Amino acid sequence: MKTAVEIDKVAMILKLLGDKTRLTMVKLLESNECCVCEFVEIFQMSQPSISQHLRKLRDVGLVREQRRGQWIFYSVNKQHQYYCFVAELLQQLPNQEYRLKQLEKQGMRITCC
Amino acid sequence: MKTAVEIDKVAMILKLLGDKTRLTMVKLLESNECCVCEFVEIFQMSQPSISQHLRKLRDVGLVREQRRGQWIFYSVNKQHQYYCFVAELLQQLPNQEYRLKQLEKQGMRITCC
DNA sequence: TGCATATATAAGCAAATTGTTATATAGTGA
DNA sequence: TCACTATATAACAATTTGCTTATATATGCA
Repeated sequence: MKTAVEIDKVAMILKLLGDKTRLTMVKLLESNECCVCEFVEIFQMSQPSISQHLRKLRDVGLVREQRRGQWIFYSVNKQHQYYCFVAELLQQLPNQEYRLKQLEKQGMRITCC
Repeated sequence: MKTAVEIDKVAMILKLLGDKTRLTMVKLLESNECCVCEFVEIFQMSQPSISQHLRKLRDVGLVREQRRGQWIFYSVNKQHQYYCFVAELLQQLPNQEYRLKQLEKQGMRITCC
């Protein structure tokens, strides 16, 4: 039954996004590239914890990684089967750009290559 | 910080909806009233399990209950603070009405009062 | 080459989640 | 009142989640 499969997949995605750290990450990544150390600073969480959240997002293909120098930049994968669904959802969230602005003010925004 | 609070609440709702049983329930309840025993039949799960899922949805106010005779009918609470958000999301899900049709065919749809 | 930085991964643990069974509560109808 | 049906709740077990600490890997640079 095709619909059953799809609602299952949507549920899986919602479960992934049902965590405030991951949800905020994806919201930021939708319009920015960020690396792990930036998230460590933004969320004030340990590096392994941040890496694990990103891994979950990457495992289902919601985000992509791209190494540039010593940093690995993450971004939303706009080719994902459910990207439209996710984008629609993200659009309704309050903007989180202030977190990056704050980072920049602290001189901790990574701009490379 | 107001936005932080709101993204937290959205994450909480997504977590709730990030379960295929609850997601399907809410999708059905958006356009139908259903009672516990119907869900037991639809999802082939134990009655306590169904009740517990409904309780979670009710605890955050996403669904309402209304007793009619021996049955308690559930429906989506369209007055909920995040109803618009949820409705937008549900709209993108595949229709689940076939589940009720099937129930009706088996003569197990409850129509009361 | 050697050291510092950025990131990933493994292992362990506490808390949360989701189901189960058993039992309590409430309405219906004889 | 009694028995039946519908539902809720409590107690418990198995699983999952999300963090922590420790360690491995990869890049940049002196």
